[in-house]
Amino acid sequence: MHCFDAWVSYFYYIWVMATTIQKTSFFESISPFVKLSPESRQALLSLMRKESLPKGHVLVPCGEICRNVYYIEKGLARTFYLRDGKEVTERFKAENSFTCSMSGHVTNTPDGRQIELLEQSVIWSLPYTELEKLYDRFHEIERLGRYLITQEMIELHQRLSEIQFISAHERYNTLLTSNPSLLQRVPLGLISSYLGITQETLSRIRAKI
Amino acid sequence: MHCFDAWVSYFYYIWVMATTIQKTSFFESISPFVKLSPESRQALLSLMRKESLPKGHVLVPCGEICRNVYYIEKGLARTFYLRDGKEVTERFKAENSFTCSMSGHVTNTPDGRQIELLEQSVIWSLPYTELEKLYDRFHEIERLGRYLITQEMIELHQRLSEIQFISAHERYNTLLTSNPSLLQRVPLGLISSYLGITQETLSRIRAKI
DNA sequence: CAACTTATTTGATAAATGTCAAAGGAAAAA
DNA sequence: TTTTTCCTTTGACATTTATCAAATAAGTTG
Repeated sequence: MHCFDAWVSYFYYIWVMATTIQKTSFFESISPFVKLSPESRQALLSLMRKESLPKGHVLVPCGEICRNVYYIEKGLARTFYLRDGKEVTERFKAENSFTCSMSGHVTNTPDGRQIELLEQSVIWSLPYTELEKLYDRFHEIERLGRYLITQEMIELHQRLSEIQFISAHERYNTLLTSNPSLLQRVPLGLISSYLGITQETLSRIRAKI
Repeated sequence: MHCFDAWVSYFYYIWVMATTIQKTSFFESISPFVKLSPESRQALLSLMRKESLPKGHVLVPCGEICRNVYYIEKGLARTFYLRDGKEVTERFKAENSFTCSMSGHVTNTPDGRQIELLEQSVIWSLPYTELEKLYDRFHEIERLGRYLITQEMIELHQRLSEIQFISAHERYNTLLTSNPSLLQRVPLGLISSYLGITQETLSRIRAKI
């Protein structure tokens, strides 16, 4: 019986440690800009649901509206849509970042974007509707939202400039320097669609270097 | 003397009317989402500087950091940067919209983006530093900021999808349906760089239709 | 291991786009 | 009006990229 108690407390200790680490990961990734009060933190955490999900899991299926903000504690997510029957990859998001597709929520109509996991991942979900209530209650959470969207916007400007008027070869080289690990984690077919070129062209570019 | 007074009051009336209309224009363009209290409105207005500026005026010159948010009451602005000695147009913004280049302000280093006016324009400027003070003072202005950036982000996603994996011909057609008036207001050389194609290609595309 | 699926490369060819040079046009200035 | 400048089109050609088809490589499952 003592032995059993020891095991229970051991596993409880592990669980507490794990939870603490996870919480830290989430708040550390946002803390450089926004410091949250304990109340805000508690309110946020109480609404976020953490799940461990397998590779291939679909967060937002075809035709549905994305109703959550996702924080990726671990793993890799891909947002894509269909055009002329082909998948176009809009972006990849890896650990310690957020992903979502807001336009569907804002207009309340499906925007055609799907989100899937490319690796086994640990994902925190927070429904937009709940987030909006938090925006009302906590000025500092509204600030957090503004901050995160600003970051996203700056990233998007960057991404646009890496595609507009840029040759396939240069696009690949830019990715190679800015995010080399992505090439180890993602099949080349998805990379090519992210770069806006065909898989064959990407293959030839890689061969030529 | 009576006659003079009459003229003075007449012009004062015109001036008040004009000012009112201008204020209305600004708040109406943001009101669909965010309703501001009189205090917030007053605080915002007191920090915004209105100017009538000629065609060709440079809001943000080469190498400088954009330190203001600009509201375009009338006219047309263009954000662009240099690559390989050529100007690349990032975006056009017309009346009743906002423009700025935030990444320079966030990182406090020039991001290479310039903003110029393509038409005689009426521009309201608000320094970021002042705006940030307003964010602190008024939750609802922070919300306004979040809202405007969200809109910008959705626009950017849209724009990205209109370039990624899209042929020159399709890009032109998309612009033709989504913003036909732009083609009447902007030289084709700037349009082509906005679409990420050469001017010659654009000319041939237009000839072929 | 064999069979099967998925991912990647390669080849041949066509289509799209860029480059360089020059000619028209249109608008602004003298 | 004439000149000048800027904007747009056109031509010839080179380069890049897509398309279609097939082969090879890699990873999975029975």
